[in-house]
Amino acid sequence: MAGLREQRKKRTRAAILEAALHLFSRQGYENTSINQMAKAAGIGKGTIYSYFQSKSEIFLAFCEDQFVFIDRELSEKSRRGKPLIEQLLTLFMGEFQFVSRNKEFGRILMRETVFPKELTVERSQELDNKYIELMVPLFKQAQKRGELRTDLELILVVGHFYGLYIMTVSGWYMGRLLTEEDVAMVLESLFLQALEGLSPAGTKKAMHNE
Amino acid sequence: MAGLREQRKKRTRAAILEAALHLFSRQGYENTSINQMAKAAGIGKGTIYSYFQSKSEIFLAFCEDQFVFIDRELSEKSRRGKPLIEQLLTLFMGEFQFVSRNKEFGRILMRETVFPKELTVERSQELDNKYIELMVPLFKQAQKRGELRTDLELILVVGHFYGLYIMTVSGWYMGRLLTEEDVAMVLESLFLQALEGLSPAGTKKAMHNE
DNA sequence: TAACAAAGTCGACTGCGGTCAATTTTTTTT
DNA sequence: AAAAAAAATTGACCGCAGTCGACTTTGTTA
Repeated sequence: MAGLREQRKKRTRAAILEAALHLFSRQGYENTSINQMAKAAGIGKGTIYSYFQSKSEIFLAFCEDQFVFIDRELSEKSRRGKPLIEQLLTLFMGEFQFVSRNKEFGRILMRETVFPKELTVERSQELDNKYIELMVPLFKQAQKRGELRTDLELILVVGHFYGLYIMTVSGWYMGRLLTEEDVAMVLESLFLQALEGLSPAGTKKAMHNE
Repeated sequence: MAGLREQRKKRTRAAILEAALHLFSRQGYENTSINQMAKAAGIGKGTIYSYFQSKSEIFLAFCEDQFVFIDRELSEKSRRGKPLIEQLLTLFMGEFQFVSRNKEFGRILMRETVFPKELTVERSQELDNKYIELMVPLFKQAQKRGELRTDLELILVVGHFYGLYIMTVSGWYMGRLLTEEDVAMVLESLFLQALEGLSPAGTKKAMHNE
């Protein structure tokens, strides 16, 4: 009895997400109106706005779930001592598959997480933090194996690879990369560039070290 | 007489852009309605849509102009034999200043150019191409000076640095980077990482070369 | 220059996301 | 159990972006 209210709220929230998931996957995000979702969830339009701040938030809500799930799963799978670059490719390509499964979904997700509005900044930061938590261990292991410099701020390393991932996804949205293979190839090339360095061999930390 | 129609169209188009520029800078993008712009330009609402496909297109139209202008100017200024990294920082920080001058403008621009909708893909590609044209010469010169590997596809190098730039701008929108100095510092760190490589010294092309 | 075609213009209209004052439902107090 | 307070729900309502068929202007043909 303590949480009668709470329980109802949870059920309503779940009902909204379920209705949304159903409608989104049947007719896409843009073609689904808040009213439709409300009707499908058996509630009034206004009620939705006491559970979510905006339409895109509804979408992001289960995007994030699925996203984090994928990441967890992939990172488990790729944890066993493979080279860093393979681990990263597995991780990011898994994510890309989720994005590319529905271009429209993915675009909103990427736009909202990479360039968030003030309203959704917090949400995006949360997602971002999960990312960092996820990747930092990978990098630490790679450092132990001698695959990664130890004099770097790991958060910048995360940013580096994530930036290259965003760039690649952008290339896909721009129509420069058409197939999943294209994306995988470019991503790998960029990652290799990052690891090997863009300046000619020997130019680099030699300056500092020798 | 041949181009009476054409002339009028040009004037109307210019009038729309002028009205838009005025209204946008006075009350922001979101708070300016198509109707307002139409009124200010002395034409009907529907007419606007025979000149531009959507509201955001109007915005992008003069964004691009200004953008390319800035880039041209900056690349001139930074062309004189400075190290590659300085040239790149000058270029991207100039661009960031344009973006950060109005956060809201910038967000739309970034969203639309990095993750374009089918409708605006062409426009984004054009902008992208101008970018490439702009940066490739910088890289070629850097290669001559021995600052950049010569075994790379330059378009991937452009992508690499642009990806890092996007990542940094994202950090600003996410509230992780607060001042222009923060942005400049992170951008420089990432660029250095890219040039020096993330793997430990010697690991890199040594494998191939030695 | 009269008749016709083509290009350009228009604003009433549609459906949307989001708001809010009024109302209903639940919890707390007496 | 009644009254009062708090929380949750609602749909009419707002201003908006974008559409469309009716209309006007320009160019062409005979």
